[in-house]
Parts: sequence; structure tokens; C-alpha cells
Amino acid sequence: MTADAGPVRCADLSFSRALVMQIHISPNDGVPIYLQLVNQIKYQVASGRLAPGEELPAIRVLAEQLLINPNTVARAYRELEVAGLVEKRRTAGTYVSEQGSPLARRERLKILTERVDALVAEAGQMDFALEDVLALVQQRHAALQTARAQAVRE
Amino acid sequence: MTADAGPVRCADLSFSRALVMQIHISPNDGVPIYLQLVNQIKYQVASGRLAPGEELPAIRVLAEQLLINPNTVARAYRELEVAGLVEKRRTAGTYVSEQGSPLARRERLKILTERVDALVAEAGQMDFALEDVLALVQQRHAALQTARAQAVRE
DNA sequence: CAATTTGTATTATTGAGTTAATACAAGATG
DNA sequence: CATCTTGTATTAACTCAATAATACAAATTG
Repeated sequence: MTADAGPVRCADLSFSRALVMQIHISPNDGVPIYLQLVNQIKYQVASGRLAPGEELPAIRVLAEQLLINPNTVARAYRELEVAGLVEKRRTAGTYVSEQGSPLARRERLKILTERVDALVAEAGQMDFALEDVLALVQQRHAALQTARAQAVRE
Repeated sequence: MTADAGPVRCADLSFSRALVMQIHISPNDGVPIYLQLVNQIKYQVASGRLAPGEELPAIRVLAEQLLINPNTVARAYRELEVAGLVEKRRTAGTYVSEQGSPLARRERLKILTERVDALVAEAGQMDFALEDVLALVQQRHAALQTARAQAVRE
């Protein structure tokens, strides 16, 4: 693959419409590689670093860049598709969805309620009052908004 | 074990100081057995069904009751001990701790902040507003309180 | 002080989840 | 229409967490 015959064709790759993604993988982090991919891409979408309509690198390209198996990238892309964050166009590549999440509100609410239940239960375990939790939610929400704004400005 | 020789000694067991725990295990729930134990015992402590100072069933007793391996119960008890919910007295049994959680507030806050961050990020992904999340937290907190009160009354 | 009851430690087996190797299908493109 | 690039599908190997089998250590108790 490295010792390819013929004239230099690297230029083709550098012209690719899809950006070169800034992703870092920690092979032995405990967290599965495909999940690291999902999380980092999710966060990049959430923070505005990846804009709707933008094309993601082809599965093989990203796999080569990160020195991992294409199947691993494929799995991450599939999960992102199910989550509604990206759309695949058969042979044309993978793109960031225009709308955040296409799931029905009822479904989303159900998922969120599960998360909230777990949080509230755990907070209770740790002897935190409702007010503590509410304050923390507001505080961390603000922090995320700040991070977002900064990312967009860059 | 069932066809034990000698006179009937079952009476000894029925006089045990430790209660007969109401726990239900779903072997193929995806959730590991030891975690099901941890969660259910945690919840019983949180809801007041298990009072501080109360003795838990001996590892072997609970294992036999639930038809699982003693090691699995031992693991659950160990995790509960690390979490500070129970205390072990070498050869005298396992007891519900007097205080809920002995972790320093700083530590607990750190853990809770991680949870909140994840929740806020996910809620944002799902296009929920901060107000939605706050309302849901209050709502589910109230629901948990109700469930608690009911459990104590029983 | 022997017996019983408590939790502990070590090791092996199993099973699910993760990753990789490889071959395939389908649409775009010159 | 041949070729290239895209995502897809199938299968195998590997890793690790969960559970079980078994033997051990320590304290109470009659």
C-alpha cells in the first residue's frame, strides 16, 4: 500500500471534500475504539465543529488515518446513523445530518427520563438535595454553552 | 445438603437475626447478577426498607436462597462495602452502615458532576432545552420521594 | 479446644462484546 | 461499460468481565 507504483497521486487525497478529522484514539483506554469514535464525533457535532451537511471521511480513509480496522469505523458510523447524527448516501459518503435528532419527542423523552431517574437516584444515594442537583445542572449547562460558543468562533 | 442426617435443625435458620431479603434476580437481564444485587440493596437502603444497623443475610444463605454462587453475593457485598453502604465484621456478618455515604463531599460532587455533564450533553443532543431537563429532574425526584414514602409505610 | 459460622482468596470456565480479515454490492464517473 | 469508490455483510479470533468450584483464614461458641 505504501510502495504503490505509478506517479505520485497523493494530491488526489489532499483535495478530498471531506475534512481531515481531528480524532485521537487511546487503544487501551478501556473504552472501545468504536465508542471513542462515536463520542468524539458526537461532541464535535454538538459543539459545532462539524457543521450539518458536512461530509465525514470515508470509512477506509479514517481507518487508515487512525491505524484501525475499517469495520471499527463502520460500526461507529452505523451507530451515529441510528442516533440520527449522520446520514449515509450509499456510495457517496457519510454526511452530518441537517437536523439534530429525528427521533420522536416521545422517544427522546423516554430515554432522557431514564437518564434523569438514574441521576436522581444516585444523587439521593450520595445525600445530595434536589436543589444541589438542579444547581449543578444549570451550572454545567452554562459551561457547555460557553465551550460551544468558543468552538464556533474558532 | 438437602438430605442431611440427624434431627431436624431447620429451626436454627428460621431464627436467624438477619431478615429474609426480598430480592429478585433476572439471570439473563444483561445486567450482571452482582450488579442487580448491589442496585437492589442500595435501593432498599435508600428507601428505608433496610435500616442502618440491620444485619444482612450471610453470603451463603443469600446465595442459596437466590440459587447463585456465594462468590457472586460476596462480590456484591464487597462493592457495597467500598461504597460505604454496609460494614463487615469479620466473622459476625454484614450490617447496614449507620451513615449513608462516608465519601467526602468533594469526591461525591466530582462523581455527580460527571453524571450531570453526561446528562446535559445528551439532552442537548436530543434538542431538549435546559428548562425541560430541570423540570424533568424535579418531576422524577418527586416520583422517587413518593415511592420511598410508600415503601416505609409498608 | 473442637466445631461451627463468618468472610476471603485462588483458579478455571464461560460467554458476550470488540476487533480484524476478507469478500461482496451498489452507485458514480470517465 | 470498465473502473473506482462508497458502504455492507460474514466469519473468525481475541479479550475481558462475570460466574462458579474449591480451598482457606479467622473469630465466636458451647
